[in-house]
Amino acid sequence: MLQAAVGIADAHGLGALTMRSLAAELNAKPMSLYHYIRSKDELLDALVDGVFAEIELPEVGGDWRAEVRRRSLSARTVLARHPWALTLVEARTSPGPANLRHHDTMLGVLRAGGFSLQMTAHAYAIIDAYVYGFVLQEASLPFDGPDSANAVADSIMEGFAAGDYPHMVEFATQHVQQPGYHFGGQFEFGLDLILDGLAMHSGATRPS
Amino acid sequence: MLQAAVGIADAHGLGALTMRSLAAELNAKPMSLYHYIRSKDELLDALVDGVFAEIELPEVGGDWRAEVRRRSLSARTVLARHPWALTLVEARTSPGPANLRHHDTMLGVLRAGGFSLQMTAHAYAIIDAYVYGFVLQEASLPFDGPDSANAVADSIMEGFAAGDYPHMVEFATQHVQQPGYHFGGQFEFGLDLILDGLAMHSGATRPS
DNA sequence: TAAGTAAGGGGTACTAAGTACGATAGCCTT
DNA sequence: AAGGCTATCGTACTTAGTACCCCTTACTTA
Repeated sequence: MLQAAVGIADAHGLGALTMRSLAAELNAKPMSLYHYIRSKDELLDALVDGVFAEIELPEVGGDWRAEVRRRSLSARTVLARHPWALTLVEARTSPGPANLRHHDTMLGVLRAGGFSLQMTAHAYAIIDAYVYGFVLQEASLPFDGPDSANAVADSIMEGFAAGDYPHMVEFATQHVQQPGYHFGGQFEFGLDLILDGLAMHSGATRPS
Repeated sequence: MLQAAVGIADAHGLGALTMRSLAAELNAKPMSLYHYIRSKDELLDALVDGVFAEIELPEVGGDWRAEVRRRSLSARTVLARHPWALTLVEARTSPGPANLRHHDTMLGVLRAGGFSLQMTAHAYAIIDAYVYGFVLQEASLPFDGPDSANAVADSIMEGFAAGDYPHMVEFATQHVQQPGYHFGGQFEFGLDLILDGLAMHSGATRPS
């Protein structure tokens, strides 16, 4: 059931995931689903936790920078694959077991890496803010690939006076619309910048 | 009308903002609203743009670091005041005028600060990822103030074996539950860390 | 002054979606 | 065979968005 629900949300968006559509996907009737979940909210909670379970866990005791980097890349990949998950996170209150396991492991990695409690809090907040925020930006981009960017930019610009948004025009024509542009490629740059900054505050490691 | 809608969403959550509740707030009937908007989607678009309009614009030509810092603090404040806005951003495709103005100005500030187009892209992506992500984390925290943190932590921990999440227990008892803890206070630390990192890549400024 | 007109406001009703309630059918245990 | 458990389902109520069409008011124009 969870698989089917994730499939619908991935393919057609969270809005298309209704009890009725899910039931149809499973060749069942809507009310049959309620033998497995108490409410749709509970289903959504389970979906979020399932997404967290997909993220690679770092290893406590390894090189904190490498471990955090690996799990952050994984988190970004997983969340980009299920863009609806972030929308749900905000509304859900009680974290599931995979979510808790994840948090616990990350805290362990940072602590073992020599961060004080205070710095662990800072580091974790920054890293996850960046990962979540980046995925959120990716998800809200009005275009999917490099190709559709042009059309979108054009359609936005039309209807405004030519000089209204000079910097956006420059940015769009000189950068975004250049061959090879890909928003997602910027993720690692920012991640490394943050990890560099954090390394200066860890008790054990210097930035390279 | 927009004011009333924002008021409902702020006070009772986005879920409480229905055409019917909005009409009631305005002492009108649901269908009357459709003389001013074409659909609820259009209303939500307008709300998002209204939130963006609340954010302080940076000044092009000023010290990029100070300007970006000021607008980022403002963005975080505004978005925290309207936590539902981020949820909407993901679903909306076409940015409104305030949103475009905002982006254009930020790009201008960074360009004037000596960043190359490539670095401007990187910088803007990192900064906004951080701001959005931080607000998202704040919004999804299951507690509002320092006081309720204890109760929440306890209720999460019960039902799990004592040793299941050792690092979270340490973190909760030794850090989160200490007097004076406030998640939001970490925002500036991360922002400055990022700005420091970016300053090393700007053409004109050295990190202090 | 009388008639026309457009804009604001609303009544009714259809559709989609979550889900409460209770019935049914197959199967298993004693 | 009788009782009970489990999965499934049919019916129907509720909330929410909104299509369709009517009414009132105020202003315009002859």
